[in-house]
Amino acid sequence: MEGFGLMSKREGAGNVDKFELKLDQAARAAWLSYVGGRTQDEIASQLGVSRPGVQRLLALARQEGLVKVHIDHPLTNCMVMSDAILKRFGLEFCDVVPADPEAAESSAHYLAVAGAERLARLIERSEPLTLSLGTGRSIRATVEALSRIERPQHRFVSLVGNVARDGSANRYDGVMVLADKTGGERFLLPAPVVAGSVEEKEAMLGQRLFQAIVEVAKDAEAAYIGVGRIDRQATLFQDHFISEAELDELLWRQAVGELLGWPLDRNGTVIECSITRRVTSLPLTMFRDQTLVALAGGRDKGPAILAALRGGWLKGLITDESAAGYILENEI
Amino acid sequence: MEGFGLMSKREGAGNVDKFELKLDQAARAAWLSYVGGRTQDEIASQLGVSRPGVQRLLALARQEGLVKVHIDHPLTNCMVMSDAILKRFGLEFCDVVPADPEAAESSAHYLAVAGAERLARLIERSEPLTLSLGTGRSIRATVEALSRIERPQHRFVSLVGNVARDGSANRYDGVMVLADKTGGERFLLPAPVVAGSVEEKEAMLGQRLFQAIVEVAKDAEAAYIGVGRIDRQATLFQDHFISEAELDELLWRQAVGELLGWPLDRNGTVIECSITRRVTSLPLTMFRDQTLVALAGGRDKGPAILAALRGGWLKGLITDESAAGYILENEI
DNA sequence: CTCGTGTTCGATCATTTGATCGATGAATGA
DNA sequence: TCATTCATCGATCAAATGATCGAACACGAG
Repeated sequence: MEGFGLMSKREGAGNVDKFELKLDQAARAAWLSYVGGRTQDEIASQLGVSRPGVQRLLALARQEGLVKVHIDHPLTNCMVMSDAILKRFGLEFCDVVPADPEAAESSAHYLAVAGAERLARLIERSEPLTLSLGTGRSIRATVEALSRIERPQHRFVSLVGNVARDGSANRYDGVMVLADKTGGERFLLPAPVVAGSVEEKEAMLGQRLFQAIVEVAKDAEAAYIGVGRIDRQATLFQDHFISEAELDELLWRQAVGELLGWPLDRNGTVIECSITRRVTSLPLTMFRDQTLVALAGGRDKGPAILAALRGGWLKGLITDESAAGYILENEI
Repeated sequence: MEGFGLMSKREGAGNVDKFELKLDQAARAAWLSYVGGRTQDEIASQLGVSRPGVQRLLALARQEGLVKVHIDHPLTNCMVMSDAILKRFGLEFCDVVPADPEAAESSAHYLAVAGAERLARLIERSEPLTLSLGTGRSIRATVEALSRIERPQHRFVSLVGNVARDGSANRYDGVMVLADKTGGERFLLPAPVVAGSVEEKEAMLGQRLFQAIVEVAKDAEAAYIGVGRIDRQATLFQDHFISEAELDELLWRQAVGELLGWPLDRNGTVIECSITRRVTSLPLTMFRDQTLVALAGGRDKGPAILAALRGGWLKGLITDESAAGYILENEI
């Protein structure tokens, strides 16, 4: 809307001159306002124009890029990236925590604290809340970073089966911890992430208990989940939720990441394959009208996070500088 | 209330840590506000604090110097110097025009335009105005830069005798031009700047005409005057208002400048000497409750302007970058 | 354990800022 | 020369900001 009037001026010598004079005034006004901290009324009387005139000069100065603001703090970079990602993928929020180049550990901790902060804002309210959680180290660390608070009216649902193929329980489920800390109700999916066969999956989905839990999850306002890589370091594989052959199949089909066990290609589309047909997690499309928040960091997770963003699955992202850097390098 | 989970980080130095966290938040708030252009309400909900909380964060960020503002324009330097001089000498205003290193001429022109702008602000108004003027190239150029405006109700008085020792009229008197341009009344001092003898001065001061003009000058709201150097290039000397011997006496007494013909030492004190006793101009003390404005530029005039400032004679100054530079280098 | 002290927080109000709209004045073309 | 159009300017109002004040909280001493 603004600014186009300026460029359309005929390029006579007189006009340029006049414009230059205006810029001079604008620079003076900007200096007095931003550096000198004067009020617009003072500037008006000092420059001999009306207050709205000063207003216009300041607007001009900003528009012409005369005013450069720099925040002298390490977090500046994080804010820049956070904002860029927010805008690029239309998120509701995006937190980027600093990545300490010295200690990779601390970055994970920052991530947990940032996640805990967001979670705390939800949980602290007293109206009953239904919240669903994925699994993973990040989610687990996040709920552990939360402090104890009495909220027995809340309900927490696990979105991912917490039984591995070999029968062991999921080490990284956050629902138990969260329910312990708040006194809220807990709902766990009594199933493996990936069923042994399509029939097994069908059987589980048919169970009344399973259905009941799905109903609770549909009620959830927000879902906090991790983002999984698909490679030999993938948690899904390392913790025996899928076999080596299944991993190879995913790699062959160019999966780069997974959300709740659903493999994504680099554009964030869920890959149809033998594994997909056996995943017991709730379908991603269920979250279209929920606040789905991903929590993951580290440059290695970059491709996976980027895929999740491209798919448009997420409403919120909590990540670190390394991953944010990867995302922006590869998407802009 | 907010962020209750975060402070629970156990660390050795609890206080420092807390402050660091606050600075982090402050940096985030500052970035969102100054760079992102977000409103404080948005920032408040984004950071999970109340709006007054954001207020405090922003105040902290500014106080800790996290926020650096730079105005990307040649005039920035002028504004910085203008402000410094204004504050140091308690002026009501101080305009510093840029000195083009290429063309020394243009600087003089800028000065005239800046002076004309100030003058125009006074003259524009319709209530009757009494204004007094000194002499000098700068003053003359300034009134010439003014545009024509019908103000017959105004009165303009010359503060300096406009007759040289040899009987010729002062070339640089602005009153005639100004009166012509506005149609206002004109009052000239029918006297040389420096009388031939004390007796001659006394005789002139006794004249009824002279007295009448002094009365008008006392009515003036503002006085615009030049600043004279005291050296072999001094206008006072070059235009034969004083003789070479008199110039030597002034130099010997360490005069560095003059206002209205009154010689000043480097601290701005009027020098008592044979010349002072014969100066017919109105005494400087008369301007204590008027707006005395000096108009002069060029590094060579620096010492003279600085003396005038140190003497506390001025309420306003219009100068250029070179002179302002000299002043600040030698006074701070 | 209780009181005093100092600090911090959020509700409220005054000031400042940004935006809209009608009026005024200058440039353009008939 | 006059009418038309466009840009610019300042009055007015809504929004945002900064500041003050009382209350709550934590901490330390008695």
